[in-house]
Amino acid sequence: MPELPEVETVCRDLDRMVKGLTICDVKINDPRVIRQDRAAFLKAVGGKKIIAVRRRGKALILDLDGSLLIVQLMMTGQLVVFPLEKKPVLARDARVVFGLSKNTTLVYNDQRLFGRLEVVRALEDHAHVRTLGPEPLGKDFSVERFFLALHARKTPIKPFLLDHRLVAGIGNIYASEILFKAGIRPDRRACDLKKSEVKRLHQAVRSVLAKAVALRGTSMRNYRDGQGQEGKYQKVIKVYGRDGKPCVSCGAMILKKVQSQRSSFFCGKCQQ
DNA sequence: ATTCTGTCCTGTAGGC
DNA sequence: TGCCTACAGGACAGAA
Repeated sequence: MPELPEVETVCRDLDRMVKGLTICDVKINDPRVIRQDRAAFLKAVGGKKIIAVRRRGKALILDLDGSLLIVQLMMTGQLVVFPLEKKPVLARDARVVFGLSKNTTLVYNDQRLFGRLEVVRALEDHAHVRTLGPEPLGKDFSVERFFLALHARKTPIKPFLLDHRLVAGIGNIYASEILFKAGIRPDRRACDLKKSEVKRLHQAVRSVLAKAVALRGTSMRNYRDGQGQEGKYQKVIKVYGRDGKPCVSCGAMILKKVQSQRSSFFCGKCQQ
């Protein structure tokens, strides 16, 4: 699932729908998604008010009174809100159910159970969040910094884009889409990219992610927003999952290559 | 230090 | 209709 645009969409939905509400009761149907002592988790969230909802990379942050509930949706996690007027749907992959004030229910679904929920006191206390690089849509993500980081690495650019220490929030779908937009092959070595190519790549990171946020993310299979609805970016996907089909730009066949155990998709003519 | 592999899980699509 | 294999929006630990 969820890469930056999907998490940002869920974040905005939650901020609009559950901000200011209090967590009245919590039902843990599968403790495997709770990455800390279960009793400690229940004590940390029970009776707490949700002050605000934020995002950092692919992590959702719910600001509670004096603590932070960090949610990593990983591959198949969903956070769906059922307000007063909507009857909650509890499918078999509903792993945690939060009963909130105003008769609102917040359901954490996760088919594959890779997701993680953890309460910490500060962002620096979270093992994953503390290692994140700059936000790609923020000011800290500059061409200069990006160029220096790429210049030092021999690894192929595509798997490197997935490294959250380089830049936070890019996942397997958008990595391929970004490289297509930039016209760069996924197997080029990061250090071999010319300054002009890094500039194009930097621009592509921003424009692809911004457009995906505007379209509320990509629903290939599991992803749903905070209201249980699909995103729309899959309608404008150029290469991801399109191997064997014609390139939307030149008509050549889209290719697939496995790198670091993940599939990459690209056009052998448009990307050099 | 960096880079790659296997692992955590469940569900579904496609081949035979 | 099955059965079997491959694969899926992520992140780690461990090994090379």
